[in-house]
Amino acid sequence: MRIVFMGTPDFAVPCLQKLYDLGYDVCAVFCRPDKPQGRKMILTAPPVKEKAQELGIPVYQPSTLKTDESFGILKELSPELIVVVAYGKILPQRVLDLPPFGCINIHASILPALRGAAPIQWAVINGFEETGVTSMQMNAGLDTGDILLTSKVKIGENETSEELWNRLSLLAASVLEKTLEELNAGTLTPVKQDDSLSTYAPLLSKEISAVDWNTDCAAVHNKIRGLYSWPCALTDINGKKIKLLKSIKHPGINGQPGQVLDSCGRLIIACKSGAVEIVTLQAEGKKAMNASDYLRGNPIEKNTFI
RNA sequence: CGCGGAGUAGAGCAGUUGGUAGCUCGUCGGGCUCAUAACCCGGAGGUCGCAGGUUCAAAUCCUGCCUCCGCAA
Repeated sequence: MRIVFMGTPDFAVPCLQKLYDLGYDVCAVFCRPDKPQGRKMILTAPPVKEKAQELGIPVYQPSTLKTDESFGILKELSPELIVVVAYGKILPQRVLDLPPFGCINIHASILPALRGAAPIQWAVINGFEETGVTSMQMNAGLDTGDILLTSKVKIGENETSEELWNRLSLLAASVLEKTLEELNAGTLTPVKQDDSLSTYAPLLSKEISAVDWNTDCAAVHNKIRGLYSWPCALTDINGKKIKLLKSIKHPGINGQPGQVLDSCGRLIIACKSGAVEIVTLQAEGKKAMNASDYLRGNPIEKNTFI
C-alpha cells in the first residue's frame, strides 16, 4: 500500500520504522519544519526527518498543509492512505478526503479521553492508573475521528511522562501494525466516539509547573512525574527556583502544607494531606542531583516552610 | 555575538583588599555500645576545568579556550 507518513517528534519514529520494516510503500514523509533548538539556537531537524532520511524516504516540511502548493504535492504523491502520528499540524478537509483509505491517526490515549496535544503527560498528572493508544479514522475535529483499535497499558505509581512516552511510542507502532492488518483484511469496524465522555489534554506550558503544596500528596507527586522531563514541576527553596524531578509520596506523614518535615539526608515536604519526598531535584545553573547531595551544600532548616 | 549561573578531595558546597585550601557527607582505621544510618578519636584523598600572562607569590587579577547547566526560543 502506498502511504504518506506524517509525524514529527521521536514518539512517531517507531511507527515510521514499523511501516518501513513491514514493507509498506512509504512514498513520502511530512514533518514540521526544522526549528532552532538549544542554547545556541541551532537549527535542528525533527527526529522523524532524520529517520526518514536514514531510510531514504523523501521529506516535506511545509509550514501548513492548507496551501494549494502543499495540496498539490500530496495530490502528486497520490497516497492510498495517510498515516498521522504526532504531526502537530491540522489536516484540511480536502487532504483528509484525498486518499482512498482516508487518514489514520495514532493517538496516545484511550479516546475519547484526553484529546489534544499532551495526552501522555495529562494521564500522569491526573493520576490515571491506565492509559493507552488509539487508532482512529480522522475527521475534521481534534481527535474526534471514529475509533478503530485501542490498546491499554497500566501506568506505574512512580512512572514519569518520559517513561510512559517511550513505552507508548512502541505500543503505537504495534497498534498501527494491527490497524493496517485489519484494514487490509477489511475487518475494521469504526466506532463513533461518545463526545459526552471526552476530556481535553492541552499543550503543557511553564505556567502550570509551580507546585501547590496546598493540594494532597498524590496531586503533587503526579504533577512532578507528569511534568517530567519537560517543563518539570517547580518550587522555591531559599528564594531560588528549584526543579523537582523525582519524588515519592508518603500518605502517612503529615504536616502543614509546605513545611519541611525532614531535611537531614532526605527531603520531605508536607502537603495538604500526606507528604512528598523529593528524591531528585535541580537548581538553576546546576545539574540534576539527588536531594541528599543538594542538602549537603544547601542545608534547609527543618520545619521551615517553602 | 540573545540573557545568565557554574567548573575546588568520591559527592554537595565555602573560600577574590593575591600569601601553597576548608566545611558537611562518604571512605579507611580505632574507640564506645546489647546494638546502630548514633556518638568520640585518628587517617587517606585535591596538578583548585585547560592554556598563557601579571607577580617574590594566583583558586583568587588579566587574556583565550573547553565543558556543564538555568532562562529565552
